Amino acid sequence: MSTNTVQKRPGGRSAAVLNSVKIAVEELVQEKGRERVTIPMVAERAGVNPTSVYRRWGDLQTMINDIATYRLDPTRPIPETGSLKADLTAWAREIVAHYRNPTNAALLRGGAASAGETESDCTRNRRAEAGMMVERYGATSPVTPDEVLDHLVAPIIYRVIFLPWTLDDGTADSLVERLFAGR
Amino acid sequence: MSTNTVQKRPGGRSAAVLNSVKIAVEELVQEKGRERVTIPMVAERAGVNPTSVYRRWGDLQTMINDIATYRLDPTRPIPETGSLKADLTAWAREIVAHYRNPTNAALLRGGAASAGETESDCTRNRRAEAGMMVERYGATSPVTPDEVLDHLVAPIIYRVIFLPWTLDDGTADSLVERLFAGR
DNA sequence: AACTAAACGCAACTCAAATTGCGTTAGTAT
DNA sequence: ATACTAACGCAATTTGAGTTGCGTTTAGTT
Repeated sequence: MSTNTVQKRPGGRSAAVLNSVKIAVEELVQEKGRERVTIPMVAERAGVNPTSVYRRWGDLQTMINDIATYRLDPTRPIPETGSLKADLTAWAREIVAHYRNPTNAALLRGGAASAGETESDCTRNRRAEAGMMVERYGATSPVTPDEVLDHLVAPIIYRVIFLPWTLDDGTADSLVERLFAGR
Repeated sequence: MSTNTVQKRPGGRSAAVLNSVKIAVEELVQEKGRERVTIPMVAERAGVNPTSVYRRWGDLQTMINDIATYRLDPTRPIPETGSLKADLTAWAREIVAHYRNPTNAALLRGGAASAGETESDCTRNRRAEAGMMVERYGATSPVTPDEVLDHLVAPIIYRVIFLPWTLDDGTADSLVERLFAGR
């Protein structure tokens, strides 16, 4: 007997459907905004029957959240340059670059609407990553993880949601600079 | 002839409908989140016919935005204590207090979903208010309006949306403290 | 007190989203 | 190679949001 049999069948057609739906969702969210996207619309763009989407995800909210999870891989390597300031700069640049992609920004805005009750994946992951970097430098660190969230992550996310056109190449650097000012 | 006749008839039934709809919207947005609120739902809660809501506002987006406008009056007085730090502290406390009301927080989250294209009222008003306070102290001000947005407004809004349970009485004060640290 | 018109309520209707039953396809196991 | 079954496609149906026509109510006017 082989290892325990899984419920899902990964390869083949199922995977193809998943992939084409994923692409369709990303395109449509970027084009129209999460608000104006419907499941039949996604199905048509993906060349898939709406029924398949309903069966697999149930509703639009679940589907989009699920698909958004595939982005900004939580297992990606965290910058490790030897200096906390340089680590945070590289890390912040990654986040800014990620959210300058209009699709990712639209998905974030959509996620904001349904946040508040439980801690979102996005927030939890950023907090954990910040904690890892700060703790490398022990009690000598000039900044705390909470300060990183308040003064590095929060300004970036705020701009992504409300002022996306103010996000430029220098945003990450100047925020880090200000974070370390007077320390 | 009397003074120019207005189109709308203020008192009486119309006002009663407006008021009960307003309450219903605030309750429902708080309970279910802006996403899951529909006009028939609001009408039923308000004890009003859905047709009336459709006729008056047209669609859900317009209705909720209109009702949200009644909150955090943009003509309210801005703190003026004689010290920029004290002004910003009082101002930040107001914002925190406002968004610790779950209804206001839910409306903000809902607004985030449809932001990004054009500058929202919320952002524009905060930016203008910050500018007014900073400019009172001229070129000698230790902080710029942009810094106020990045390190005072952004952390508050970020917490309201994603980490509302971390908003406590000390949040505003400690953020201002950090903003002025080393200046 | 009678008149006017804006706003409301009611009921019928439209249309797209969502659901369901059933036959078919295709990946996996023996 | 054959059997098994999860996932898909198709078509019919149901559900509910949004619209429209029309009669009724009521605040404001004369």
